Amino acid sequence: MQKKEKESNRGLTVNKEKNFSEWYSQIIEKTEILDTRLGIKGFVVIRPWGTKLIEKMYEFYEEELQKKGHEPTIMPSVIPEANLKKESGHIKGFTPEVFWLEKGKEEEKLALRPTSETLYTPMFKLWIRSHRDLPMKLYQRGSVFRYDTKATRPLIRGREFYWIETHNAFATKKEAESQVQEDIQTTENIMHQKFCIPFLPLKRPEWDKFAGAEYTIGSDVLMPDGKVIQQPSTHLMGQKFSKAFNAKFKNEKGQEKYLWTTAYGPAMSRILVSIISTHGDNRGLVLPFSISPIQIIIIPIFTAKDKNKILKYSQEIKEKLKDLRIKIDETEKRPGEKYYKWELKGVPFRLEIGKEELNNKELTIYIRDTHKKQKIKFNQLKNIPKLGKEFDNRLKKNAENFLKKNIVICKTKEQIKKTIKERKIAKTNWCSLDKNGLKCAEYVEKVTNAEIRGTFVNKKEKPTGKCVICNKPATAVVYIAKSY
RNA sequence: GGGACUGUGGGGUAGCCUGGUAGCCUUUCAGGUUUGGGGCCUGACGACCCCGGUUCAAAUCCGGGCAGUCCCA
Repeated sequence: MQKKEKESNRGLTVNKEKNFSEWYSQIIEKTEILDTRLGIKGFVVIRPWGTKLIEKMYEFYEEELQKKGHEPTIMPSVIPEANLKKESGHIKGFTPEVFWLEKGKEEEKLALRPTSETLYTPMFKLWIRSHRDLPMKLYQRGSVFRYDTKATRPLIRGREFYWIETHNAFATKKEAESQVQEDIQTTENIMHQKFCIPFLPLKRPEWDKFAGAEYTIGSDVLMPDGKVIQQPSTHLMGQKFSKAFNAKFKNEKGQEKYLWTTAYGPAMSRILVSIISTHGDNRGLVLPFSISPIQIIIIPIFTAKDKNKILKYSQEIKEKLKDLRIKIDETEKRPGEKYYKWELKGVPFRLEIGKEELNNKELTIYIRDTHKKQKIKFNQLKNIPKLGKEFDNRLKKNAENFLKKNIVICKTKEQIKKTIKERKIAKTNWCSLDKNGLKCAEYVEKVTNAEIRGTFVNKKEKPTGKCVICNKPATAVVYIAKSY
């Protein structure tokens, strides 16, 4: 009885499957990723454990982007009102979400940037004069501010989020479109392959695209409660911004042409939500080996008598694995307490080093995701990176299976209702993704609270028969889900 | 956008209805003992979300603000 009470104050006290919302609230605080007590609506304090994770994620993304020819920049955090208002679709979409900075009357009003098209495009105009300057692929890491609805959730829906935004300019539509494809591949390479988060790349319906874009492709990730969360999205801006800012270049024939631009925005703070939610269990976080701030935690187990010997052996092991992120927990706590702590924090591997291990020149490894312990010989330590890969592969496989088994092909309205009610994604034939389909979408939204998320890109999913809602001939196969 | 509920040491809570001494568990700190899954003993620090009102007296009642949770559009 007493033990139970103690546990309730330290570890997680709710079941992830039964009460995901509460589980999420507990895990972000108890693992010391976040502190929400500063109490500014929509804003959070990210603690060292969370910051190191986010830094690691940035590293993966930036390395990948630079490999693909994107160059880093740093832009101001503010946008003059005049810039923000240049592109009509853009301003219409973003105005309600802007935080305005009011200064003296004589100075121009400034917006805290909600996104930076209207900073990059005027610079493209200055930097790009000829087709020889193209393509120009830039990015910045930083935060943006959006005055989001009153229902904010830490990291899921906040008013400041931490991301990378790429902004790219091309000579032709074709090149711009292939950039959009490259962005989807970047999401695949990093979010899916490195962070073990599978996604559905979906082209959004006309009525749900980025404000100012020709089209938007989002990455929908399924959360444990059956809602999807939008992860990196990429946008073909076409020539909308370049026309608004009069950003032109001279082509090979000496003609003046408007730039074709695209943008891509992976948000680390949001992807972290998926990492926490997808991999975590009822003991706490389970972090992919690739990004865990500590990949291996060593727990020395000793008595006063053999303390020095055990610590020395632990040091030896640490030295052997020094290329990995490894730490010895030498604090004055009992081993059991340390187990709970590091499991909560999601560290992939724990090495238990005691008398027994010392005498046999071995060690006990505990694997966070499977909860299994096994022995490893000291001279087999070099296998640990391989175990790390296998670890991540398991996380990936589990997440892929979860996504797969939660997509249900629906042939009737009733099936859609049922599927959404069962917290799954419905896949169905659909009349139209332009204005003509909006009515059906509104109907679905009304009866299920779910949205038309779009059509799968790069995989020809042929519609057959009729739209399940209006009975007109189907032109697309769409995915329907509730969303965050 | 509309509604309901909530806010007490770092965390979890009791007390609030019926106004008057803020109790408990845990964490933290000091010391001792212990160390293979949250051990034990002694001692210490630490709180009524903010502003206003009612009252001799407010954690408690009333109003407003801020913040959070949940439900509905």
